[in-house]
Amino acid sequence: MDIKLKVGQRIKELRKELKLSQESLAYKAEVDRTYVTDVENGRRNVSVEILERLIKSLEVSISEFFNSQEFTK
Amino acid sequence: MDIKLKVGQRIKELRKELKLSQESLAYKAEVDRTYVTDVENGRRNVSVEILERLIKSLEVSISEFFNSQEFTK
DNA sequence: TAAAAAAGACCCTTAAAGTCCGTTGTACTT
DNA sequence: AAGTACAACGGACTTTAAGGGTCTTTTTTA
Repeated sequence: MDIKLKVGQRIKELRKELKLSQESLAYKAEVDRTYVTDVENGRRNVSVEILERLIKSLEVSISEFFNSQEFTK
Repeated sequence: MDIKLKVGQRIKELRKELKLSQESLAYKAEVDRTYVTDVENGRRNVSVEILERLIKSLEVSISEFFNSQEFTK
C-alpha cells in the first residue's frame, strides 16, 4: 500500500483516539485544516518537518507512530 | 535536535553498516547523488515517499528505521 | 428533520522539495 | 605526481509540497 495512505490512516487512527477533529489537530500542528483532510486521505506527500508536528500533536513519539503493523513490512 | 538531522544521521549510520557509498545509495533509491549528501547533513526536509525509498534501500523496515534512540523522545 | 459541525473536494498560488550540472577537498593507491 | 573514489558544496533549474479560498457532502446532535 502507498506510504502516503499508510501515514494518513495512522494519523486518523491516533486522532480518533484523542477525540480530536481534523480542525483542532490542524490548529495544534499549525497546518491548514484542509491539509489534514488531504493527508489523512493519502493525497499529500508530507515532509518530515510537517509530519513531526502532526505526530507531536497526536502525543506520541515518532517511533511509536511508526511502530504499527503497516510499517513493520 | 532537528528532525532533519536525526533522519540524516540515521541514514548515514545504516548506510555505513551496509558499506554503501552515498552514490550507490542514491542509485538504489533513485534519488540524486547530491541529494543524499544534503539529507545526511540535515539540510533537506525529505518527503515520506523519498524517505521510504531511502529506507528500503537501506534494507530495514520503516519501523526499524525509527526504532532508534533519537526517535523515542 | 433541521441545523450545526466535521469532513471532503476543487482549484489556484508560492515557497520549497528535488534534480542536474559542475567544482573542490581529502585520502588512498600506483 | 597522477589517478581513483568518496563526500561536500554551489548555482540554476524543474517539479511539487504547503497553504489557502470557497463550495459541497457527510455526519452528528438537538
